[in-house]
This record gives sequence, C-alpha cells and structure tokens, in this order.
Amino acid sequence: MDPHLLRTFAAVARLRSFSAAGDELGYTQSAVSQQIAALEQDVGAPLLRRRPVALTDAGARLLEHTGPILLRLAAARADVVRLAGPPPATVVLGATPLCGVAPARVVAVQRAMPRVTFTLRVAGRAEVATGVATGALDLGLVDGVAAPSDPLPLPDTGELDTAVLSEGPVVVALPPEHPLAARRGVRLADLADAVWLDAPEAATPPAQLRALARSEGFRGGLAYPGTDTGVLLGLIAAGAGLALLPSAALPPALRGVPVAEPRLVHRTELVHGSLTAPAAALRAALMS
Amino acid sequence: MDPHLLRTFAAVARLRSFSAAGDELGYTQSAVSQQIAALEQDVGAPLLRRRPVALTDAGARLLEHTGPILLRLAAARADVVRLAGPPPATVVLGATPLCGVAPARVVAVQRAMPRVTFTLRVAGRAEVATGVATGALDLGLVDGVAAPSDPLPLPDTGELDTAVLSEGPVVVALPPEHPLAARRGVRLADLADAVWLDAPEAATPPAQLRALARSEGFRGGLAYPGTDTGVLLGLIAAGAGLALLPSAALPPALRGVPVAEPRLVHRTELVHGSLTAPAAALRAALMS
DNA sequence: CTACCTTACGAAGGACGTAATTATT
DNA sequence: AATAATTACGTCCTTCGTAAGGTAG
Repeated sequence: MDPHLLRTFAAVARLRSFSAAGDELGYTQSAVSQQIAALEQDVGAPLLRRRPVALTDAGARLLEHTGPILLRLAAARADVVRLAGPPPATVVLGATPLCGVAPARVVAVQRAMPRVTFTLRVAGRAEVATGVATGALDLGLVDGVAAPSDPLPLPDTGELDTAVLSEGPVVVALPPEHPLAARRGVRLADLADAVWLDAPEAATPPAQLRALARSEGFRGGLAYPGTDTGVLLGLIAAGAGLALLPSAALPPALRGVPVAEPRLVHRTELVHGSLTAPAAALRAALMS
Repeated sequence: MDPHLLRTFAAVARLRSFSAAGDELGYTQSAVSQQIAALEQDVGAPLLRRRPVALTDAGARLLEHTGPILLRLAAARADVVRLAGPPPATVVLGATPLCGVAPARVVAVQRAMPRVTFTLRVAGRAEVATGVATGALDLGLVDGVAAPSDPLPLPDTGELDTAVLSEGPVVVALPPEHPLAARRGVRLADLADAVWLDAPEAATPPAQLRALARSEGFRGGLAYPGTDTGVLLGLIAAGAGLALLPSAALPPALRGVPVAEPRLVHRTELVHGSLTAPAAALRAALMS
C-alpha cells in the first residue's frame, strides 16, 4: 500500500488505461503494469479487470480510500514544510463563489500591508478545502447552507480550524414567473419533486439537499460544473432549476422564497490550517 | 513521506530512542537512523533533536499526522481484504465498558447461529473505533454523552457507519455523602471547579467535558486508564472524583444528579465498516 | 491486424546490516 | 569510559526501462 502505487492506481482507474496513466505520471506502460501487479499482490486480490480496464469490487473499494489517504499525506507534508520554511511574502485566499462580498476587505488589508501580495482565487468547495489542506491556499472562505449548530460539510483532510464569518437567511431562488414565486415561504421537503440546478461547485448539490431535507428526491436538472456566480444566477433566471441562495446574494431579477423547515441558514466560514504571519493578519481583518 | 518511515518515526518519538525503536520494529539502530535521516531530508527540516531524543516543532507537527495517516492506511487495507477474503466463521464485537447491557443479546444470536463463533471484547473508545476501522473488530459498541443531535466523537478513520442503539438520561454520579448528592439537578458548567475522575477509556474524559459545557475547568483528579466498570464505580464511590454516567448504569450505592443544561443524553452507538454476513446478522439482532 | 497489457531481463538506485566513528553524559 | 547516534561501505533487493511476448477486439 505504498502511496506511490496508490497514486498510479488512482490514475489508471480514472483514465481507464495503463498507458495513459503512465504518460500522465511519467512512467512507461510497463512500469504501470508492474506497479498495479505489485499492489494487487499486496492486497491479495485483483483490483482491475483488463481490456477494457475496469475496477473490480475490491478495486472500487480501494479507490474510495485512495483520495482521502493521498490528501491526508499531502496535508501533512504541507503542514510541516510551512512550519519549517521561511515566512512567505504572499498570501493566497481561496473562496467559494457566493462569498463574493467578504473579499472586499482584502483590498483594505492589501493597502495596509503593501509588502506582501494577496491573491484571491475562486473555486468550488472541494477545491478550496483541499487547497487549504495542502497549503496551496493560506485561507479558505467557504459558503454553504446548514443547520445553525452544524458545521459545513468539508472533505476529510484532518482537522482544519474554522470560524464563522457570517450567517444569513436562505431562500429558494426562482425566476419571477415560477408558480412558487408568490409564496411567502416553503418547506424544503415539499420541493423534493422539483427540478434543482445541479451545480455542486457553485450552489448546494442535490445530495446535500436530500440530507438537509431528510427525504429522497431532489433530482438534478441541468448540470453546471463551473463556479461562476453570473452563470449560476443566469441559469436560475432561465428556469434551469431551483437553487438555494443566501438572500443577500439574490439579484433583483430573481424571486426568493424563504425556507421554513428545518431552520437553515446560509453561512460563510473561514477555514485554515497553520497560519503564516501575513495570513493571520488577513484572517484577523476578515473576522473584524 | 513513505508510511514505512512514518511508522518508525512514530516509534522513535514514542520510545525516545533510535535503538529501542529499532528493536521494536526489527531493524538495526543504523537502519532507524538512516530512515529518520531520509524522512528529515524529505520534509526538509529536522524532526528530532538527538541525545536526548526529543521532537522538534516540525516533528511534533508531523507526529500529529502520522497516527491518522497510518490508521487510514490500515483501514483501507482491512476494508479491501475483507471484501476479497473468504467469509469468516467468526465475529468479534468490541464494546466500551458502559455498554454492558446490550451484549446480552449476543448470547441469543450465538444460540441461533452455532456455526459461527461470537466473541466479545471490552476496550476503550479509541481502541474500539480503531479496531473497527482496521478490521480487528467486526462491530463496535461505543457509548458516550453528547447533545441529542450530535454524533459521538470518534477518531478520524474515514467513514464508519453508525446507528443509534439507545439513548438515556445522564447523571453526575456522586458518593452519597457528597454535598451535591441531595440536589435535584445541576448545570454542568457549575461543576467546572469540581474534581472529575480522569478515566478517558471508561468514562467521559475531562477534555470532552469542557467541550460539552463550553467552559474551562474540569480538572482531572485521580487518573484511571483502565476500562473496568467495577473499578470505575468503586472510585466514584470512594470519592476520587465525579463522573458522568448513564442513569441506567447507576448502582444503588451511588447518587445520581440529573444534568440540566445543555440537554445531554447518554447514547450507545453501533459502529461498523463493511459487514461480513454473520456480522450483519449480529447487527440486525442488536438493533431489533 | 492492431492496440494494449504482460513478461523477461539488465541496469541503476535504494535499503539494510556490519563495523568503524563521533559525540554526549 | 560508556552509551548511543552517525557515517562508511558492501550486499541484496527493488524498481524502472527496453524489448519481446501474449491476447482480446
């Protein structure tokens, strides 16, 4: 279970090809073959069916573990080198799309500390969380909807410190002509049969809606894998599907119907591992 | 960051000796020295101070990661081999001390399925959780106190399925002559200055009490690292310190004062990874 | 027949043990 | 001086690449 082997196993499973995985990782196809054989011998079971390349049951199970394991390993390395390395003169802040408001404060910090360069990067939830864990980001701003006492669900990367930056009401965003647009409030569970926008990186993904409403349904409509807020709002306005939005982010062109049951809030959290000095300054500014 | 190196690093840190770590792992002291050197070169920072052997800051940080990483790796291996291996004729159930009641049902299952052997093992929370993750245990019964909506805190081993088996009221267990014994109820936060029994494997550890009460204090009195329920109750009766107990487990010799704030329950959860057929049968019986 | 995985084999590098060396108490 | 980690060095084993060999579509 050498991480090296796990990494090539994951590449093979993703690309469904030994040779393509070899190309990607800088190995010959022979080396990949030998690595997979070694891994299969190690766990004592075939992991892949060849020609065409497909996962066996055991392989599928192992694949579920590889991501978190490799991420954990990368996080450990990042954590230690950050502590050992020199104090950096740059801070990278990652933010989920709907955190748009808060980063305005970064500008003030940049003015106050002209010697360090601050850069802002917008990405999906998963990418922000893993970026923070692996040190690609110094700070992460993640938004999402949850019950007030629950934390936002983040991928498993070991403990990350989180602090609540703001909380606000959630609404179901609708185009004005939608039949529900005039309602004063709506229970999430009643919308299980509606079509929801499937934009896992930009809005609440359907799977999480099911968890929030504790009911089945919430099938996704059009899928939008990107992170652009403008596109997201445009799709909602065009009737591609419903979405949960913070009422603060609702543009005039859309209607928002408050969510009644169970009490949900839109929250943005600041998440980070160990902090460099300038990153700590930014954090302080964001939380003030 | 080869797991192999992490394992010997952890051993050296624990034993504070290269040679002792070598003995334990079956290496020469030279090999251990080379492994540590390789690891330090890999992360680019010294991890240990020599003579006496002690962790540097970077080493301490890395050590925080090694446990979860190695555990995660072991869990992955266990998960895959269980899926690949032959159906076992034995089921091992691990249980935390205060789960004493539930295992009675194991007897009935054993009678119904005489071909498979069931064995029960009592251990601390951490050991049960890691045992389930690594496959040493097929099922785990963990008890603890938490808010009704929160899960019991378990070490990070990747997702484990959990199901609530039972919930009941919590009381502060006291010897009859204790000044508080006559009280009708008490707020946890008011007991922050009391002496609490420090028995992390058998009862709620002080650190978790602080989290539950959201306040400081709760200094531990006498420490009892074992898992014997009789000893635990004896220590409480002898006045070694307070402890949180499920009211169902309170013996006649002790007084129990209900906990008023915040709403807390004692819960026992059934936790498992992938299940073998006989383990699934036991699970079904325990949950019925 | 062709794309693609596997096996064979040789070379390079890595890992461990023995033994000599150095450093700390 | 004694204890314990490091360095030197030889050996063995692992891993990769090249190239030949299978095998399914």
